[in-house]
Amino acid sequence: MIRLSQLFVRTLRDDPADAEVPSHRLLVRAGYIRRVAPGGYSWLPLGWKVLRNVERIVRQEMDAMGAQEVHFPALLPRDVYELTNRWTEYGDNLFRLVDRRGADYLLGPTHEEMFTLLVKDLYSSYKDLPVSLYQIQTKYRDEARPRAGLLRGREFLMKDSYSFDLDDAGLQLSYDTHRATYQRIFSRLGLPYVIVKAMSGAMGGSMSEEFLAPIDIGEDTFVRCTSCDYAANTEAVTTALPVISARDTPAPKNVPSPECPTIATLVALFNKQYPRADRQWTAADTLKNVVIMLRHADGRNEPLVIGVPGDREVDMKRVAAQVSPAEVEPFDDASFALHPVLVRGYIGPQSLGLTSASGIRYLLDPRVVIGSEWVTGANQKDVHVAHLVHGRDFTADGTIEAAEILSGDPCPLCSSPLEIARGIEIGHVFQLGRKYAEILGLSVLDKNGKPAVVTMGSYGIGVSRAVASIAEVFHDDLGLRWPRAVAPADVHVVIAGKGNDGTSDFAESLSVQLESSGLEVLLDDRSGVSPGVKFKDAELLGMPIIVIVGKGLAAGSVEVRDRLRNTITEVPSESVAAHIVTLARSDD
RNA sequence: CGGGGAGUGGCGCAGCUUGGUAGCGCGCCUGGUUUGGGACCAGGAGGCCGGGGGUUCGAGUCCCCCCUCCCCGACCA
Repeated sequence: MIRLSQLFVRTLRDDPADAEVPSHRLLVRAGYIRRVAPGGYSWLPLGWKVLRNVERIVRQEMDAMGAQEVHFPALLPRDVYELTNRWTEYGDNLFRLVDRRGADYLLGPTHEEMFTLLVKDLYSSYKDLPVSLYQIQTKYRDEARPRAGLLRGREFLMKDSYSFDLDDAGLQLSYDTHRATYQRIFSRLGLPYVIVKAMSGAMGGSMSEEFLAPIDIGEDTFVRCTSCDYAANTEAVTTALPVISARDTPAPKNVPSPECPTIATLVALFNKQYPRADRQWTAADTLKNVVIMLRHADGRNEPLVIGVPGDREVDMKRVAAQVSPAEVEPFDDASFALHPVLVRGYIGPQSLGLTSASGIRYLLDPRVVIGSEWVTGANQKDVHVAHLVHGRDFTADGTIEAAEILSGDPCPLCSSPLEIARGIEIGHVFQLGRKYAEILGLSVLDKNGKPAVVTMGSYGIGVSRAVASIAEVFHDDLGLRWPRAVAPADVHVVIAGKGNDGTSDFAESLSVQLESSGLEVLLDDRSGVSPGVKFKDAELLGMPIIVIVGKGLAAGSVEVRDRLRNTITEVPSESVAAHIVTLARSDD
């Protein structure tokens, strides 16, 4: 039993000034957490209980799927991360420190190397596989901008696990098992989620999916279909190809277009100087060619021209995800000077392509389908060209998902409109493949006695972030309202009478009775605190059931409030214990 | 790194324009009155006013430099 008279907590009447999002505001105000540094929070007794509850559920389900828990230091030596080049690759986000002898250390942002090397240390036969290991660990990332309290911290609690398999089929099975386990975990936590296709990004690997809690203040943008169950984050959305009707397109025609470096000026000029018979020209008739500089991992720079329909912007985040691990840099004046074939504002596809004279790589957004007709640059200043047909008058070196995704775009699976939403990434499952095993030399002997490189999966759940996410989903104007699975207590009993009127004795014995039925009770036994204060605190603290023992007791009734369903019931005092137990169990 | 906002008791804020011994609400302590929606009265404790330098007889307030925090963007296994 937790007695509020003894509990180390202080609720705040006002919102903390530095908190914006509800979870941050309420967790601080209700005395669950305190900020000690940007992106670093102390956990007070109530908050710590919630965190431990989330952790317990994660641990139970990980154990149930057969994964085994281990624990690594957060403080790691540099050399391990040097092997995979992440000491440099991880960049400024890595917390680095130096010991008294001048040796470099880091605070682990993620532990692929450690897990891989641990398995390499102990296992050497295919008979040992598959195996899945996990840990629940404090992770450190020197985020450029920590924000929203627990949602993006520089120190946070994360469950990360890794699967080790002999072959692709095994990896797929481990992946599917993890995925199913995550679904169970988030269901038990009460967290709504959407599983979206994701890019595997700089980590390499193939299959990758994120679990997003659909919440407006989330940092991740994703799309989902309004009709089928397709969902993907914006980097990974694939485009439904437009269907074009075959028609007789006139031969390409150059059109003078002075002072028309933008799509808007171009469309205006065409409608004035070169009007169509059937309709107005629009931005969608134009092909916009954007040039960027790719910086490859080996330091080499390569210009890349990307063509998208003129009515859309190029989404640089999507481009960056497609070209990773190469990095995207702006194409500056010096670059234009080096490549005179690229005329700023008048770039066109005819002189582009690896096999062309320029040798400049040219990629098209998939919306620019074979047979489509475009107005675009003619590669000379003040000239554009009309009636240019993809496949007839120009070709590209390939496609790239580059154009921005707009609400209402067709679903790639069923063509229904897509909607754009925001979410918090609460989990990530993904097939790492053999990258780390190869670099770190993790192989086992197969049936034929030949070494086989192990294939890995990597799976994460942000445990402290999950606490904040639950608070985001489960709160109202009055305060928090925890699902029972993670609440610090099942029942909040308020003594709302004078105490010497029997309310105190009744509440005490009721609490004992509830505890003996297996419920955890938070008892507000503070004396000299007015009922109004106790009610406000009970609502702010957010236990799923609030029981008020007050003026009704004289008439033989106790008030039971279901915080989640928002109902109030007067229950006869002699049956109230049973009523509460039933109510609490109904959530299970 | 760019843009915007802000640093004054534990929390929320005023004071700065126009320099003159730091104030309000909440919280905390003592005594009393209260007790179903953040009660009331009386008395208290608690503040290098983010830091450094300068101007001035005198700086929370004016000038210069620096630091930190929050929000948006860039960045982000």
